[in-house]
Amino acid sequence: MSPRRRATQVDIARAAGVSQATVSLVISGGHGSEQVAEHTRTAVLDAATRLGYSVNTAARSLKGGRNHILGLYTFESVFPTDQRDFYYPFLLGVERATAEVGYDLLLFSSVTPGPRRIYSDGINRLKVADGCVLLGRQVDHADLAELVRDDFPFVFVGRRELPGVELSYVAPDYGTATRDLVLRLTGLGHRRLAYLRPDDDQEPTRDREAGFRAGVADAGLPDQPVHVLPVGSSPPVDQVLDLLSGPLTMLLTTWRADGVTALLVDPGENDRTIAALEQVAVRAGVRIPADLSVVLLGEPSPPLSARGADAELVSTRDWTRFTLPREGLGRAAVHLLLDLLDDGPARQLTVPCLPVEGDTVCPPPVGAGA
Amino acid sequence: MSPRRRATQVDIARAAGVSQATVSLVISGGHGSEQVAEHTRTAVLDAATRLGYSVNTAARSLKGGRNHILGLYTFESVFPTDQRDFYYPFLLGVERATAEVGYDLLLFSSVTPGPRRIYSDGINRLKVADGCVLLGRQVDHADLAELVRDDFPFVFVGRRELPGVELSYVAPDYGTATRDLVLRLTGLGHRRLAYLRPDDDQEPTRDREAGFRAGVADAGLPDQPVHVLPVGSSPPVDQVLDLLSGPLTMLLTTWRADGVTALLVDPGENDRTIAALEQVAVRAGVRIPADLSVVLLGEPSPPLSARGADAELVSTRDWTRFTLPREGLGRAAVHLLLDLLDDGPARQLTVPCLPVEGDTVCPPPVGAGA
DNA sequence: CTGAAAGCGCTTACAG
DNA sequence: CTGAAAGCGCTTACAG
Repeated sequence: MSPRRRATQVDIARAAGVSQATVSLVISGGHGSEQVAEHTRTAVLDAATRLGYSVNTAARSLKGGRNHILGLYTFESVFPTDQRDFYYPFLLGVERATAEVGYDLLLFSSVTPGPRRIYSDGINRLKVADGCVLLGRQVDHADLAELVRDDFPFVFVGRRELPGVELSYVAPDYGTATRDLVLRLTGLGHRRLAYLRPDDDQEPTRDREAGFRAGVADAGLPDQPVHVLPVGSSPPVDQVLDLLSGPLTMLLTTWRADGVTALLVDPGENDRTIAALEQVAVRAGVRIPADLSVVLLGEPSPPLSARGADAELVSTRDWTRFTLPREGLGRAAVHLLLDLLDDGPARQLTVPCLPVEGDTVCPPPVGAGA
Repeated sequence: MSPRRRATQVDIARAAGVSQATVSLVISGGHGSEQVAEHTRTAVLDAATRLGYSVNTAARSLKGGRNHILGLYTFESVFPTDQRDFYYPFLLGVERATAEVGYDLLLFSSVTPGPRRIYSDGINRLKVADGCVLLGRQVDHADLAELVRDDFPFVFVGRRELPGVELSYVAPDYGTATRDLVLRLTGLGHRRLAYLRPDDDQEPTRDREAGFRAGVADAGLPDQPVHVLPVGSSPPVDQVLDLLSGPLTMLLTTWRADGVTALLVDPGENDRTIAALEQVAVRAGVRIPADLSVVLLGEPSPPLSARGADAELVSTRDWTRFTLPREGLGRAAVHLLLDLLDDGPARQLTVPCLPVEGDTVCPPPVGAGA
């Protein structure tokens, strides 16, 4: 119980009869270590063991050295649990990859009131870590700009753009995944496709639409109609059906008149469009997929939060779709971050999405199409 | 893209026309801050904002200040996933509590070959954190002793003892939970109980047995038989049934002859005893609970890892039992750790276990008992 | 109320 | 191959 000070390199130096600088060379390993005589090395290491030495990482990182800590910052609170469930695969990927490369992981989860900001109180907590993986939708752009200005290494999960700066990120390859689904449909014989997307201007929305156009072109078809749902990405849950059923019913009529046999739906974020579409189709007597093949460009709303008034707007169909490789994205982010730490250039990686077979696609009805 | 150095307190001092020490007083808040003239304060804060200042936490913690980081160290690897599933509730509790108290959480998950040790290379990584929550069974006692010697604040999840030292831990209250189950059984009319425990000398095993004896005494019954299963806590899975069925069959016969109507089983760690007992009982024509009420003092083996040869040794019955408040233990550990950081004394907390109703208990058969 | 100064424990050129 | 020295950015007595 002696309140003995922790041993420092000075203590070791004294015990081993060398200078503190030499101790540092031995302890920190790396290049310097090789230039120390073997017997000196041994003496230092012995003394270190004897004294129960352990580096002070604060001092080390103060000198600009590495901490061997990666950070994970989430712009949205990771709690409560249903959010947590969404983020969990990302975390898992980040955790595993971090452990595999021999780093520890610092979860920046300390709660601050209001929207989460990196630089609260002008304090950038992230810098305890050597670099950081960033996650979340409601990104504070001022924070991001500040991080760039500070030259702090970070990698975003999901495509993010900042004018005039090249950010590093890993993002799902929505474009290719969407194009592949188009080709699957045309391969089944569909010749009239329609495309439905939310009314926002986010990167994922644009990427998917570009994939749709690419697929249509690859299939040798003329341009196909794209419809923007005249509703924001995330209307209040209890109003979604009211807001959507009118437009969707109208669209369904239009498509039928146009001979459309297949539909691709970009679900947007946290969206209930696909559930609403399912209900509207039932009412309109449109069978999926017999009359209309439907493909979902992402995940349906999670059934987890299905309760109360919301429960009716959860789809239980097994949509033909693709899913995000969330764990893979987390892993890829870590590896990209490591490159950055080794002074690699800023890079943008895409990771393939995973196709899900589902049962909402079949050949077009006989006699349909051009 | 100017490689501008991050602003330091010196820069602020220059900009605000004060000394760096004054900047420190203002920035670090606390007592000092109040003794600085209001206009000086303002000037410093303005300059700090203008320069985009953020404290260097490494420097701060080098001076012995707090990092506002708590660590979580697991002696066993948290991966692969089935282990992860076991530990997940602990992690969740630790994470939530840590976030709630305004700290960040450092997961010490960096992989080292061999059994996990804190002091690999004589380096104690834990000290980046202000304090640490420790988790896991295969504890390295040398590590623990070293931590104590270093006066590093830590809290164990689960009862741990180190000769001559008072460790801090939070542990499930096995004793009370077991006693309560005894009283439940005697309340139903049982008068002859038997107790079955694994052949180890661990704290949880002793705590439960003590709870059994206490319950028996509280119920006003004479001492009841305790049987030690002549098999280690975790025999190889493919041999468990062979090893257990003989002894269990014999015990079953003994109990029947003795008029035992209720059995309490300490499942030990990662144990398959309860599943083996279920099978043996079926073969011996003993119905649970009609002939014999059975209470499980903990969790049955997780059905998650049920595959191959192992599958037959997973019980699917809804045993009357108690479960560990894993999230609660994690939370309690964090709060205890915080007390320690505020120079609180080492403490040992127990957290109640949660009773699970189950359906393996009923009144004794008519005509049975003394 | 503010400043000068020491020092936390390390790493890293730079001499020798 | 080893040592002396500077300095990373802070906090904290201690003077004034």
